[in-house]
Order: sequence, then structure tokens, then C-alpha cells
Amino acid sequence: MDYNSLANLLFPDVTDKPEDMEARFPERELPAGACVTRIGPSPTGFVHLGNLYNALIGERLAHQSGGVFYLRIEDTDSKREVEGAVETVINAMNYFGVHFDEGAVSGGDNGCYGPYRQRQREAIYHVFAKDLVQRGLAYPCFLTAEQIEAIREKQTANKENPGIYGEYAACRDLTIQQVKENISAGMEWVLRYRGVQTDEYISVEDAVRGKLEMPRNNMDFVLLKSDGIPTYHFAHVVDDHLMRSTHVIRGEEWISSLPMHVELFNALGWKMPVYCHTATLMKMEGTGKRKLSKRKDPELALSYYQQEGISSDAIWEFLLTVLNSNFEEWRIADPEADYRDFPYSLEKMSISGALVDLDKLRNISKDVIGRMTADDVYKNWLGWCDEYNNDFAELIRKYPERTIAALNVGKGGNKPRKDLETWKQACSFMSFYYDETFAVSDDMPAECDEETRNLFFAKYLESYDHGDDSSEWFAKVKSITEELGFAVKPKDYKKNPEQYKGSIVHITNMLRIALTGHANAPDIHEVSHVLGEEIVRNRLEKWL
RNA sequence: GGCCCGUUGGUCAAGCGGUUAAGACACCGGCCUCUCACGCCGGUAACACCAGUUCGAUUCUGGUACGGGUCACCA
Repeated sequence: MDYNSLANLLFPDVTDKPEDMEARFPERELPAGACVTRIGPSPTGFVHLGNLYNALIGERLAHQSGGVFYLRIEDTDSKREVEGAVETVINAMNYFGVHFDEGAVSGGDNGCYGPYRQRQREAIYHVFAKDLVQRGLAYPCFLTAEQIEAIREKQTANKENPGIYGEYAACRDLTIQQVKENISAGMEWVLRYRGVQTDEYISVEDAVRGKLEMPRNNMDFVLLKSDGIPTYHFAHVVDDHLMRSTHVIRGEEWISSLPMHVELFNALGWKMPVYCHTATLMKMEGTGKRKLSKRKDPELALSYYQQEGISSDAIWEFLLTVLNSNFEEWRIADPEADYRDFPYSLEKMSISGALVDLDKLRNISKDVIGRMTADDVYKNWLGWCDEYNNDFAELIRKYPERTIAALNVGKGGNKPRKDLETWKQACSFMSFYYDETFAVSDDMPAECDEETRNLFFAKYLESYDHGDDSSEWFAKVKSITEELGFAVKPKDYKKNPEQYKGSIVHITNMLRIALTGHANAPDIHEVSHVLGEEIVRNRLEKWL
């Protein structure tokens, strides 16, 4: 068989040689130990937590080592492509603070190793495809979908492994004449790798899992589809070599195709990157775990976290705790430190499927917002409102000073309040600070009948002095409480409930509800000062 | 079914031949307290199973069970 003629027949327009590609995409000049990583989402319009999870690892690895982190769009499947999906990916990554040094950007490319969209790299793949054909390692295959289906049925009946390999690879030994005839007859073809029938094993050192051993590939898998576009396997090997990736971070579902990738790296004479196969994100269902599903689990989509208004820092901290078991320890030791200073390491990665625990995320989110300054909370929250709650954004802009003051309630000191979990929740929590959204949602305590209420608010307003400090203010509340026949000390009431109409708890709750609409709210004195005297008086007078 | 990966409390997890088997979240008590949130103190709760190696296995080996992945001209 004259492979050279076959190669020229299949790829008449390809004149570049592999060496030309090597010259065009030279090794990167980076400090020793620098990692080059990437994410390679396919533009389906759905960016999920797993994408972010792997992105974070790549981003940390690259930026911690002075390397490069880039975005490559894996759009080899045109059927699944959704318009605008590239922008969706970029926006989502941007929202969560993942920044690329190079790669696809909106409307183009940024960097010297592009194009960064696989469909635009067709000519590059063809150079190596032609090379493989010339060396007898790849061949055109004319099997139709029906024929392949028939082969599979036969294999299943015989209890053999399904697939095109060995004797089932019908087009392996076609003569050049037959190939020529098939092509001129208009038959479609794919390019297949010529798998070797062997019982050898391969061994790959995975950076998170250790040694991975499995049978060497024996399949005649597809390199180029009939439209000339490569499959993931071929594109991955060519791209990660030419773009000089040092580490390939991807989900564990890729482990089973590793033999194909090893085969190609060897066939092309290239050094393999370090593989990092990460755990699948799981979810609790009934008594068991299962893989997070696109259809059933809204929390898989990144857009869910954006809509809920989970801050990007919270997502980072959450994923970091899942990613590296020692992160929480590190965080507790230094609550103020920037998470970017945490020394992320692959060795500390968990290899079993991690469950997405929304409770934990919320808890982390509270801490994260709690640590932010009021100004930062203001900025981030407003940014979210601009996107997802315009009415509230307007309100915040209308009362900037009051909002900042409200966000400052409980800040400082060693026991800062942690009222805010998400930006969405912040909108409902903060609503009582604005007359436009203020509503009394809780019932007044049963101990405070209408007469008590009237009496209390009258006395309170009469003695109210907005200039009182916290203790002066509370002394007045206590005195009114006593006058009304309520216990000033809750414990006294607990001990002898029959001696009082209620306790100061009921009185302050009544006040709190009048002022904030809720029985649960921050310190009354502080809240009053955020609201200002006029609003305080207005809200209380309604109860007279 | 073949091949592969995994299995420590409800969840995330430390552990790398000898430990009273960490810690975090959640849950339950208690304290603090004008409510809540915070904070503090305490509590419930785990090495899937069976063999083997060993003086000694959560840790090493084999098997079983269970869970997961993958077997496309999808990634």
C-alpha cells in the first residue's frame, strides 16, 4: 500500500508538515514549573458547576505558578452549538471572577496559540491527519451508520466488545483504487486510527489519582468526522500539544477514553501533559447519591447561582473547601486572608464524588459577606440588583447613605452580624429600611393588647429623643415597660409569669415589629438611627 | 456485559500499620441576650462486608457487595 498516495488523495491541499506546526507554535518561554492550563467548554449554552470547578483548578494552578490559563472553545459538534453560547461562557466565568490570560474572547481571539475555536483549526488538524495516513497509522473508512449498527448487533449477539476494531474494521485494507472509486462515487468517509490488537497495558500517572492502569487501545476510533472536523480525542491531543498545555484538568468521565489519547500522543511522538481527572459533582437523592443532572437540578447551572445572587467569592470559597481538604483549616487560621493566597495543591484533591451541599454554601456565603466592608457589600449587591432586580437597584441609588448605614449595622467589633446570605435574600432582608418596601409581616405579641399598644407607643413617642445613646434609650424603654406592668427582666417573668402582663421581650418585640415589620431584626436603637427620626416617628404613630 | 474509578458520621472530610478515629456544615442541648443573627460551651453520630499479611489493621493484598463512569462521525 502506498500510504503517500493515499495521503495525497485524501488531503490534496495540505502542504504543511508537522514541523511547520511546531515552528508556528513554539514552546512557551515560562519560568520553570509554570503550569499552562485551560478550560475547553463546548458552546451548548449551558455552563455548569463542573465547568467552574475545573476552571478553578486550572486557574489556580496556572496563576499560582506564574503560568498561563486560557479558554479554548470546543465547538467540534456543530449540531449542539447554540448561538451566543461563547458569550455565555465568557460572561459566566467573568461573573465568578475567573480570568483568562489568552484564548477566545467575545468576537475573536487573544493570544499567539490560536485560533482558540476548534472549528477554525481544521487545517491544523489536517496536517497531522495527513501525517498519520502517510505513516500508515490512519485510514479512511466508508462504513455507514447502518453497517456499523449491524456490526454492533452481531458483536452483542456474540458477546464481544462493540466497536470497530480488528476483523470488524472493514475498510482497513482497502486498496487505493477502491478508495478512489468510493470517493468519486460520492461516499462519505471518516478517518480512523489504525488500532493495534494487543493485550498490553498502559499506565498513566494521574496527578490526583495516582497510577491509572488499563488495556492499551485496540479500537479504530474516529479521528476526523465526515465533515473533516476532528473528534474530541484528536482535537484534544493536537490542541493541548500545540497550545503547550502542561496540565489537562477534566472530569473523571474521561478516564475511559484515556487509552485513545495515550495512543495518539505516542503515535505523534509527543510528550503527554499531566492528567488531572477530577471527581464528579454529585447530589443527594433519597438515600443515595447520584450525578448532578442538567434536567433535574437547577443548581447545576451556573446561572442558578447568578440568579440567586451568590457572590463569586462565596462560590470560590465553597469550591475551594470541596477541592482542597485543608482549605477550611487555612481559612479558620486566617479569616481575613484573600483566598488567592491559599496554596492550592493537586495532592490534596478529593477523588470521590463530592456532594453539592447548598447549606454549606449558604453558611460560607454568610461569612464571606460578613467579612466584606459595607462599601463592598453595597457595590456588589447593587451590581447584582442592576442585573436581576431593577426596582431595588433604584431604591438603593435613591438612598445611598441610608443603605450604607444599614449595611454597617453590626459591623465592627468581634462579633459582626451575619444577616446577609445572598444578594437576592439581601433584597428581602433590607426591605424594611425603605418606606417603599416596608411592610409589617409579623403579628404583634399576644401579650400586648390594643390598650397596651396605644399606651406604649404614646409614652415611647413622648419620651423619645433621637439624640439618646444606646443606654439612655434602653433606660427609657425599661421604665415604660415597668409602668405598663411588664417585667423588666425576662427571667423574672419566667419565674413568676402570673405577676406580670408580659416581659420586656414582648415590649421590644412590639417596638421592633412596628419599626421593621419583623419580630427578628437587628438592634432597635441602631436601626432607628439608620432610619432617621422622621421615619421612626411616622412608623410608630400609625399604632396610636 | 467488558473495561475503569470509588466506598471513614446526615453531608464535606483529616488520617497514610499502634490515635480516646481531627475539623467544618447540618441537627440537638446550654450560655450570652431586648428579638434575631453572631459568639461561646457541650452533645448525638462513621472506618461497607469477608478473608489474608502482620504482634497489631481504617490504613497493605485479594474477593464480595454497593455506588459511579464509559463503551458515538457528543463533548
